[in-house]
Amino acid sequence: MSLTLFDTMSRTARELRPLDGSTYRFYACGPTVYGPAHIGNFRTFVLQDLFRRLLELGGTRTKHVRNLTDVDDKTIRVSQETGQSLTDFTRHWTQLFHADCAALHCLPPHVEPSAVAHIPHQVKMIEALMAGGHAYATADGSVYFKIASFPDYGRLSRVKERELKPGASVSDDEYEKDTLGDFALWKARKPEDGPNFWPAPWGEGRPGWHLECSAMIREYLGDTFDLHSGGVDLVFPHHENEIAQSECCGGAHGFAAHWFHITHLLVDGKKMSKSLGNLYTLADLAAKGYSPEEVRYVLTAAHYRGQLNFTLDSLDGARQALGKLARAERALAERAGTSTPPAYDSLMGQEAGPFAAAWTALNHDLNTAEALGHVFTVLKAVKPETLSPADALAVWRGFHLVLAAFGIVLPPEKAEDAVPAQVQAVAEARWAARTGKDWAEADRLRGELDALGWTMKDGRENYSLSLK
RNA sequence: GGCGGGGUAGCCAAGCGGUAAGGCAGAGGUUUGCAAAACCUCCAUUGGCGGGUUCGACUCCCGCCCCCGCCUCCA
Repeated sequence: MSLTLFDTMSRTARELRPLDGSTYRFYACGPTVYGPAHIGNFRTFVLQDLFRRLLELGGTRTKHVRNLTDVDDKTIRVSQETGQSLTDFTRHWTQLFHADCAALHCLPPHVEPSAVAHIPHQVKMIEALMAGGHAYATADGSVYFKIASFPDYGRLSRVKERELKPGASVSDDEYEKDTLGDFALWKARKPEDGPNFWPAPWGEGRPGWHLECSAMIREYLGDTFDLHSGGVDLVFPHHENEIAQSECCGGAHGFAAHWFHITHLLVDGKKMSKSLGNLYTLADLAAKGYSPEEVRYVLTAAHYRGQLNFTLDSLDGARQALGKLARAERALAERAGTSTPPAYDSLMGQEAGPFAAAWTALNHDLNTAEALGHVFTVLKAVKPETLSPADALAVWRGFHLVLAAFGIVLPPEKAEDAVPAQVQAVAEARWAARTGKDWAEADRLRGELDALGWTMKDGRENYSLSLK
């Protein structure tokens, strides 16, 4: 089974093979750590995680590099506003980002370099670009990349000469550029930067945003590597600029061999924005009672190149769907005589068995929606009680292969809520009444429990209590 | 305006030149003292609109309408 993925550069789905023959090396643009990441950000990170899982479960080793942007206009501005040092400020948001990633069951990248920790690498790269005639310094000590020096500029986004939309804003501090398309490699120190500046041959300042990725890719993946990824909005200008910088610097006409871009999600049919009040973080959704697992399910249930319309209703649907998957998993596990889910590593190379169609769909440009369809169809057809324990085990493992690829962690069987003694006593009394077929008393006591905030469900042999 | 992604049942969302997966919701049923849960069954003659190609199109071509994204530092 080989994994094929749509490539933004060639506009075709292409099979993925490690350039070096053994390890698939890829880079993902990470978050700017100046506030909580929202579910739109996480659609990208979760899909990148799913992509990596498919590679690994399919038997390919990976090297996953994802940066942390911890110096830019926003991090500097907001840290100043909150009176924190840039380091303390970004450390705080980085920790929260990591916690969210963990909650969403995203595998941590193998390397997670930060921009601030790689200033010298960036300075060195700028020097090389200036030496090659690809960059120029301005009077204020900023340095710009000269796009005219790179004939291939625009190859990824397919626009040779971008025309500015009438009325598009051009920030004031960029007036010294030769042409509008030139972008900052180094931004000269400004008073409002406070203590956040670094020395450089052409003057104090800080690196431009695009440069950090190029510099860190070079450091950890080399001039040519397997794949680069991010949200669609990064195609232009960010990735276009990275290509320009890196190819003019490394000489290689390669950079990323494959480009993987994830489409933005919509919330209630519209773009997320604070003003519309539809910008959700994991914490926002947790406050509404939704789990990270439910969020991940919604994020992965649609194809990554389509616009996913995220709604609270879809989270409710995810809860039902996950419950259905969990019941099926338990039935299979019970028949197979096992209970502990297989370890991720143990599933690498696992046969999908009856879930082969789902596995194939996933490997065909990450068609998660089709894959889920197959999963439910198979689950409906499989009757655990008719299988031998050995067969059930094989089916169960195939099922877990697909679950592991999705990064789905099934909800546990509903844990009993801690029941207060008083409630317990009423429940016992009702159970006794019910057993004695005193329906009136049983119903009265159910009402009493209800008033106490508890719901009692009758089973054949026993009952269960849950908080309303 | 340029470039790109879409318009499929109440909602979400796939495949496919050969006659519409799947999930949620909904309806009916089994079970249950009742209830809940669970399980089973049903649920788009129709795919934004108008043409065309074809034995046959939701799927290909042409035109139009609408939605969404990017267009200089937003995943």
